[in-house]
Amino acid sequence: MIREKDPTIYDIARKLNISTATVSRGIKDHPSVSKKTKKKIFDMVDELGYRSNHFARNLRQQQTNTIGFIVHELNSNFITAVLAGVEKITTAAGYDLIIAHSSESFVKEAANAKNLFHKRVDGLIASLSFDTTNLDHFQPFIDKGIPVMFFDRVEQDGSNTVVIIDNRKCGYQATKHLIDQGCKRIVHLTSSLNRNVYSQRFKGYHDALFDNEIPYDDSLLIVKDLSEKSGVEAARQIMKMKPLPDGVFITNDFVAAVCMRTFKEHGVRIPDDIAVVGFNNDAIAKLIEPPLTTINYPGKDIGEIAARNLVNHLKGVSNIHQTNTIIVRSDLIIRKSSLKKGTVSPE
Amino acid sequence: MIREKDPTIYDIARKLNISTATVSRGIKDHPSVSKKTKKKIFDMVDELGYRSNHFARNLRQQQTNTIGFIVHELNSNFITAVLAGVEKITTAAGYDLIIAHSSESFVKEAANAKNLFHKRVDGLIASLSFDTTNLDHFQPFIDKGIPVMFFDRVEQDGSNTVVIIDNRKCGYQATKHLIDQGCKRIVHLTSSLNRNVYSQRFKGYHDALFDNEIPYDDSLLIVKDLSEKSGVEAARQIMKMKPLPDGVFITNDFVAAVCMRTFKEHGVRIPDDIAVVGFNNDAIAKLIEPPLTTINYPGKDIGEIAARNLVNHLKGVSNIHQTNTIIVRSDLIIRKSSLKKGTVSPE
DNA sequence: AAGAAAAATGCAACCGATTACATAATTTTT
DNA sequence: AAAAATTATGTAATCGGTTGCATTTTTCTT
Repeated sequence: MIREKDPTIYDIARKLNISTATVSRGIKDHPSVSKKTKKKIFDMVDELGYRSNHFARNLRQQQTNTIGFIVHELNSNFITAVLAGVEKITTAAGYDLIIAHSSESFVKEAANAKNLFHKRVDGLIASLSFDTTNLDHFQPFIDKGIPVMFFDRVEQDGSNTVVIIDNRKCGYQATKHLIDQGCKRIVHLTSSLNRNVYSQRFKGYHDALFDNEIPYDDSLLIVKDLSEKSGVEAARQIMKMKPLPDGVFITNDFVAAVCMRTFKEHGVRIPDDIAVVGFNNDAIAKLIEPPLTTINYPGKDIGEIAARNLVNHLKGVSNIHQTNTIIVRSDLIIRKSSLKKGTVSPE
Repeated sequence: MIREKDPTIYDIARKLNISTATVSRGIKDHPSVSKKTKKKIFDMVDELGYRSNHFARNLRQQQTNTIGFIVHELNSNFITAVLAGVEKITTAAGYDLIIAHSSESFVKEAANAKNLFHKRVDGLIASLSFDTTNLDHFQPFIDKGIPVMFFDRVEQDGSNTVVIIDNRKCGYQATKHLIDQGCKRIVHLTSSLNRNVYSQRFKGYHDALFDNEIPYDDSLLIVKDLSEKSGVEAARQIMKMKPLPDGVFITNDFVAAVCMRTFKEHGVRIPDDIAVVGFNNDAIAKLIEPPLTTINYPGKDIGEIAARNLVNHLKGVSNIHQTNTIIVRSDLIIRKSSLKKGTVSPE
């Protein structure tokens, strides 16, 4: 492939009979270049179709203007919402984004971290994979003073800045809501309790039961991965329980939807037989029948907040290390899937 | 922020008392470096924690190893699926991905293209925004011989490589299926017919009607944007039609789900009163009630194919310009939302 | 063992922008 | 009008790899 060589500041300098230093300054609107010269430079930029070479610049300035984004999956509404928020902020601030996903594998996550480290991202935004408990693969960043922001799935060891919601409170709210609806036997369907988000939600579930004098029953806790298959299995398992539970708090809207479908296929009525509460407030929640009560988890906000903090830190406007934990607002959205009594206010 | 200086090949060369040329060659496993020397180099790499500087390399080699990805939105299942496919291939091939979205704005799309051009991406994968008809903003890429791959929303002017499905055929299949179910008054709910995907689907709809001797009725064509609000409005509009249509072909699963919900709220039975066919096969299609008949549009495959072709072209394995149009397999998935008679085979 | 061939290494010029410091041109002050 | 202050421009080193070509070292031939 033959590409004509791109014009450089040397070409501009030669044509204008000035030095590259002046051209370089002129292009970035440095005050010590006269208006007249600047005009000549900009005209020549247009004439030659000059575009600056980011590599030369980055090489010289020793910074990449790139932010890394490491997540477990891309095919999740929540993650995509976060990504949209991050993209919005970083683009506006002039950073590129390199995206890597680990498919929930710790090994791939570590490889991604290594790769981004070698690519010298200026900062990192990450949500941990399923079974990541060890943060050693982020240590090189920390050692070099490269800021890392974790969101959603995090390890709260106090040394990193994290953007999260109050998962315990959400779990509590969801469970309390079911109790308020008269539920006595509430199943909690969730994923690995090693992961902070799930353990915290479980804690909220547990606390709500305790506060309302409902004994915790281990057999009502179901831990699965969050696939469609697992949803079906979990629903079957629930339907076999005797006596039948009267409420389920599920840690993910998609799985909740799968469960509800399975329940309905077997004649279990929602919410009359079993009330259901999900988590995330995905688009799906409003579209299934009955509409799903869920926790609103504002992904886009999370992304914007994480990115804004990171960018501000990089620009020196603020310091990330002063902030340890940022808790974003979240709330329970009540819809028909959980309303055993009373009415739901129209949206 | 104080960062210790990264070790370079100069450091390695000095410590080993050899030249940087040898170090450079050794690191990339060049055959003309002896095994013994390579070993020493790699040991030193580990010892010093050396990481190569992509900027120096790219500056010298005049290539960025970066691919641009321009889309209209990120909050779409389809687009995210494509992205996942693209990411998989490009990462494996050692390319970075820069993602930009236009929020369906032509102006932003042009700005994104310009930005990626300035960042010197080696190649581009793009799906056009809603109202883009003019491809001038991609001309700089073409002029420089930078390959551009379009997918889904494309302009087929014959000069660019596009990855698409046969939208006309899909529209035909969907409509034919409704006709086979006995539908006589079939509404088509879609988006701007200026956009290839929608005009082609419309054409398929039109052709299927024609082939089955159903006169085309302009009042049964509804053109809207693809928001929730539009879905509700469209559903209301349909319900007001007299006589009531008996089938709807909707160009998007999400909008189909919104319509179905609205229908059901007003006592319109699906499929008995109105049969519904969607488009895309989003996760949602299987979860709503009744499950939605739809066209399977394999986003991840599209992404993989587009990326693979681009990467192969960049590596010189193949030439993109030999291929003009790549049509990816797609098919009708029949579920209950459209079955007025007969049964659906279990999935 | 001397010469030829092959393998390994080194030299040094790039790639293109940035910037500390020096110098020149212009404007202001006295 | 000369000196001082200000503004504008230039010089040249630097960032860290890459690579064509030259040179040295090793291995192979006869």
